[in-house]
Amino acid sequence: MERRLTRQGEARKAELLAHAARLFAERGYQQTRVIDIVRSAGVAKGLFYWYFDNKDALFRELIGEMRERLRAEQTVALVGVGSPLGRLFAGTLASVRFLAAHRELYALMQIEGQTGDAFTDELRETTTAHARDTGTLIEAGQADGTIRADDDPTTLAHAVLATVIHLVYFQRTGRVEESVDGLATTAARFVTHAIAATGQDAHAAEREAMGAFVAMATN
Amino acid sequence: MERRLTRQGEARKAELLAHAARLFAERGYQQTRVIDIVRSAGVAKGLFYWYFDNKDALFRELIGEMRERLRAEQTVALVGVGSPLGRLFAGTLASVRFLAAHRELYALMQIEGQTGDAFTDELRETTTAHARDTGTLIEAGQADGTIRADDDPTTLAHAVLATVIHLVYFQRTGRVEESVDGLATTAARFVTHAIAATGQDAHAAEREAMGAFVAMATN
Amino acid sequence: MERRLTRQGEARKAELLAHAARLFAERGYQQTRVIDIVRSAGVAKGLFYWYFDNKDALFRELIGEMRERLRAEQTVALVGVGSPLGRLFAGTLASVRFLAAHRELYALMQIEGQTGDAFTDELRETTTAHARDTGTLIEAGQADGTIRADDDPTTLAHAVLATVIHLVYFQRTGRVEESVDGLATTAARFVTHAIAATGQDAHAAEREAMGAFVAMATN
Amino acid sequence: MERRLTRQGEARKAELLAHAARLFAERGYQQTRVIDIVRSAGVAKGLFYWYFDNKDALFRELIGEMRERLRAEQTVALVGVGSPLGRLFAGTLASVRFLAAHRELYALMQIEGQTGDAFTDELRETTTAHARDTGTLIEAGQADGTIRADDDPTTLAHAVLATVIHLVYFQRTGRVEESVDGLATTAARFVTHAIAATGQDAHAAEREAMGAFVAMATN
DNA sequence: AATGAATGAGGATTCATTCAT
DNA sequence: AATGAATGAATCCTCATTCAT
Repeated sequence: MERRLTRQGEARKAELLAHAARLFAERGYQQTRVIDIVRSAGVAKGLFYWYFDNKDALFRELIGEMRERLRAEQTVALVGVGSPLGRLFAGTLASVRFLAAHRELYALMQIEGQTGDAFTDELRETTTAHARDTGTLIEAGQADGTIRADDDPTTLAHAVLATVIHLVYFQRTGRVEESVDGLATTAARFVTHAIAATGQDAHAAEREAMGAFVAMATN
Repeated sequence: MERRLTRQGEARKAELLAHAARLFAERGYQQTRVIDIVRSAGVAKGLFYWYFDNKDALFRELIGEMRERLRAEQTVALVGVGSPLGRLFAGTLASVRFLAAHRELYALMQIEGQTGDAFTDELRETTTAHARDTGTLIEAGQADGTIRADDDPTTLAHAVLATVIHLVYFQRTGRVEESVDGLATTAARFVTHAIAATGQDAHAAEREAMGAFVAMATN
Repeated sequence: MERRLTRQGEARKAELLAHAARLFAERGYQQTRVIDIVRSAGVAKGLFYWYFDNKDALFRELIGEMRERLRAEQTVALVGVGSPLGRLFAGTLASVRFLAAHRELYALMQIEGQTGDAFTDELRETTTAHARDTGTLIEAGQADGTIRADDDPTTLAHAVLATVIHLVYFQRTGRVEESVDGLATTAARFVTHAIAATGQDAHAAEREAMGAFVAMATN
Repeated sequence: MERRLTRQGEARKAELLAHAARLFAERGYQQTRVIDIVRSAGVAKGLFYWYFDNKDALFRELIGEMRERLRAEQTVALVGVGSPLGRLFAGTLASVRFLAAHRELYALMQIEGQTGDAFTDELRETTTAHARDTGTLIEAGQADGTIRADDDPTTLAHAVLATVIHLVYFQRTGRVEESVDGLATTAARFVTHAIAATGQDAHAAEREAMGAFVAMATN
């Protein structure tokens, strides 16, 4: 594809992406038909294929965008937070808030689990990158003694991710009734305590992360 | 439906369920066609509808069976384990092992997230019941001071479930390479540390649970 | 087929025919599945094919039976009625009563109209024979001047039949609310007046037919 | 549905309706598959569902159209005909001609008799409305003494309809060999004589109706 | 005779994608 | 860019009939 678009074209494309995102969030990927998207956007069916090669491509684009935004938010959230546990806490807070705000990402879960076609593989990249970063963080913590070293860092990193992703999913589907902020805090405490080394004060990490958050917010 | 079946009929039905389970585990619910199931079982298409009202009904039956088995395994796993943290540890061990052995349950994740039709609601019951039980356990621990009381028990219960479910899912999809036993232990430690009250020795819970497990196994 | 049946076998077959008749009356031929019939009779599906070659064959048998009964009742109804108009009146009375009592015959209408396969052709025989008889009657009336001779006897015969068949059908489907007796009388008057020659007293035919009916009934 | 169609779309839809009508006339509703219709029209299967929600919906639309046309033709046929018997005669002539020209309506008979689902109920409306009109006419005739008052007007109206509908059906299925015009005249005479009061000259009605018909035709 | 199981040819409908204008 | 129309593979489910015991 790689079509050169006018300013108006860009706007139309963004519109379609936004409508698709909303529908994916509500019903999931497979349950959202192309016609639902174009109807929601108020355009004709054929136009969809002017902007996207196919349904997969749109989803890929949506996910790609999310990936970049998430990374950006993570970066911001970690500014001024030094300790591994503090960074984990702050990163988890940011992740929960991000996922809650981008519920269309839940559609990823429906796709990620499928057979290893190219589509799936590419989509997994979002999760993979995040797991990699978290794993690095955990290794650092294990090195300086603030994080339990009795478990494999990669597995722990995935456990952290698992908690965050699925907890937001539980909220999304109405099984957990709590504000996003409450959920984020609970999740962050949960994972921090989960991996902190014995004798470590997990609360210190919370204070550090929250301090940085406030500092950032008041700037 | 409610058909009275002969011994042969029961066997054939079980066969279909088994083939369906395998396919659901491999590809997911939606990606498995009725014809895949019958072909896999080596019977004609129509026979499927002799045993099941439709695809949904088969899945419901599969899930119902799993629900009962999981509950039974949980019960066994908790025998002789008294403390809330110990029970949580033991229960988590059992859950991970169970989920890893019944990968078709991942198909639930694809369905659970959909819009609230009757089908979905019923399927969620498995998760709901598990969350309820875990929540009760956590409340007991909060009451006797062994579990952190600074977070909502229902949310914590869902965090525990989230970790378990999605971590096994990560393994299933090849993102975590570890033996089921290793994964189970890591997960159990993770959630136990995550909710243990400050100053509590999470390792004690592990020893208690493992002791009971060994005791049971050597019986 | 032509199977030699035991007494018990005959009874079972009659049972199946009766259940089929009821269901055909309620829903029509195509809307009644073989399984509905056997379920209604409380036997296994396979048994159906022990007694009948197929669904068509059962229907044929049902219709054949009806044909004979109708003819018998017509014969009885016409005893002692001499004039063509009187015989028409009496025959119509008997027909309406017969059709109303054998609502499964309505299923014929669904079939008769189909493409000219062997099945259809054979089933039409019931109507054809009746039309032939009525035509003969009308010709006699035209010959002796009691029936209008300005229309073709075959067409008139079919008009008579049409009235009877479809009027009962209207009643069966709830569009005419009237007792069977009322309906029969109205229908008989209708067709008698419809074909009586000018100046003929149609009421005389009614009196003749009713007289014979009473005479027969009081025997 | 309620789709806004282009001129081309309207034409294609009309085409599908026409092909469906022909096939329904030939084989009946149930015996006509969606694929028969589209093949007959030379388009792909999916296109059917672009224009109609389903097979039922197409039939409903077909019947609705017929209903309006029939009513329009009746109105025209009754222009300048004053007496109830004359109107009955003229209306019957028009009905027979209309039914003979729209043989797809016979498919209604196959459907009308089924269990009272919404589909059936709506389809019966055509017959119901016609019966209502005829009933009103008959009541008028009974009031002015030109129509027999010894039978219920609603039942008589249905008898008239029954004759017309089923007589055309007999012709359609090859049991009556006569031209449409001959059939129409015979049917009209039949029903007029059938309900005319004693001493009434049914031929006068015929002359009145035919006179109006000729007058209209020569305009 | 009787049963439950098994077969497989349909038939309706859905929906991503392509096309002509 | 945009539209409405068109395509056809895919998929679920039905049901008359046959089969093995």
